[in-house]
Amino acid sequence: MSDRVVPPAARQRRRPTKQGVVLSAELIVGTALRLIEEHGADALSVRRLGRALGADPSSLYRYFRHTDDLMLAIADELIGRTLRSWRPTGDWAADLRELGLRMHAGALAHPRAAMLSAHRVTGRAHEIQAVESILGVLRRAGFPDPEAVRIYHAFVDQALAFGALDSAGTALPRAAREAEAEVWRTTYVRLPAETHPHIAATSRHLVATMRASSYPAALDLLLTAARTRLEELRAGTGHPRPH
Amino acid sequence: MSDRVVPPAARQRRRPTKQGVVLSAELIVGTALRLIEEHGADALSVRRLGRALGADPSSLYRYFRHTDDLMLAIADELIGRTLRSWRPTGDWAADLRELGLRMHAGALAHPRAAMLSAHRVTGRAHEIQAVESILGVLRRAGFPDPEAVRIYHAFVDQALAFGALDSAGTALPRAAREAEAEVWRTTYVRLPAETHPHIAATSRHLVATMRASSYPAALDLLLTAARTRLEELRAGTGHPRPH
DNA sequence: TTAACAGGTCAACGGTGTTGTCATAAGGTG
DNA sequence: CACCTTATGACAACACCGTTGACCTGTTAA
Repeated sequence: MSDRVVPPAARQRRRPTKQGVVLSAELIVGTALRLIEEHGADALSVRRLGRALGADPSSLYRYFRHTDDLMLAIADELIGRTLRSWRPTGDWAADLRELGLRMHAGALAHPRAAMLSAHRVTGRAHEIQAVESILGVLRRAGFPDPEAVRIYHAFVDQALAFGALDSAGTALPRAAREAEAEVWRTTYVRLPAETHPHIAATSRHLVATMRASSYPAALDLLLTAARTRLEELRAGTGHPRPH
Repeated sequence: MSDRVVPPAARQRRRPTKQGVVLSAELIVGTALRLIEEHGADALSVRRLGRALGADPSSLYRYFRHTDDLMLAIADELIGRTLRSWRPTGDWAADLRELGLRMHAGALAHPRAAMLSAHRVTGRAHEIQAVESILGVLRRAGFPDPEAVRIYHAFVDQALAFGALDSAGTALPRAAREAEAEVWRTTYVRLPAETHPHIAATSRHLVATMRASSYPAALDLLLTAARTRLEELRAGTGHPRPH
């Protein structure tokens, strides 16, 4: 079972399955995404996917070496969709902020897929394009290469990580989410100031902000830090000011 | 199978398994952690855990309703360990940095548990203690309450999100991780400067830093931004400088 | 001493990813 | 149009997974 998978370019004989479907990598990825969105991440299995496609599960191994391969394809498709809707303006901070928010929103729109694919390096077309774009924004802004790479890394991972985290939150069953809100309202708000002075002092703010994602705040912090660094560099020292 | 699990306090008849082991929730959690550490996250399954304990897999269902239950117990143990080893010094930035790194390290040491528990609010003792501590550090540093809460939120979520993200990476099977490294080495490094100038210009740095987690960098960016904000506040304006 | 029952065991169910083998229809060739 | 090659779909099997209903037995309290 060595060379089961044939590169897409070389495919020629489009034979339909028993149920009359003509398979393709695109169709498989699309169906997988639909399956994830409609029935949750747990609904994605080779066997279920085969059933949804009207094909024997083992047929999929003609298109993807293993499940992991399929996951990477799904991830890349998501990156592509996000990137396609992004229009950089030339203001590096604003552009990165916009892209970060879009990535985050994209993850929230496809929670299960985001959780499954957030941590993978796909090396596929869309991902490469994203890397090139982000690095371009940073280098044009004036960051020297090592700095640009470091910020690029932190930026991308932060977007992916928060996307996955917040996705996990929204993917929770209704009951579990309400239970969490309840915990905040009852447990935290009622802690006495004697034993937990800081929670008691800020409980109003804690409850107010607990619902929302902290990604925008975290993103702005990251961009603020980057801006600070850039100003230091422009000031000519090249070294962070002491503190 | 409704009331299989008996609360630990009520347990009385400690009957040894066929192989002579006396089970307990603590022993099970401990063995699970050992299993994860020694043989990777994939090695943790009810059946394998049973084998490692010298007990029938189904015995574990006398202590945990399902695998998720077990994971939460493991996570709780991890929070406890992380907090227990943290000694704040009074330097707010250094203390938060240290705590963030510890949380991240704890997650990496037990990837499966970290991924499962990152997005849950437990309201348990250890979690409450952590919230109180972090808020205390920020308020003593001089952040006004709304600001303290915002930074607290970003800090905690970032630590959890990166913990889960990087955990997912290390939880990958060996082969998949090597495949990722290979992708960087082959695909990215070889992109021609004509089509991908920014990647080509920085490929050396990209490859050098791709292995490591970007969490420390992201954490430092967050702390830098917080420090900047604090200085603005001390300068008396209370408003961020324009840019 | 004995009776109750906590808790360990067994066997089974339905699910999973994956692969070795086979069958067949599509496509190029003459 | 008929033939041959072979790409590709289908089938059956393997080893694993979490979970549960039924059973059995040693421990413990009375």
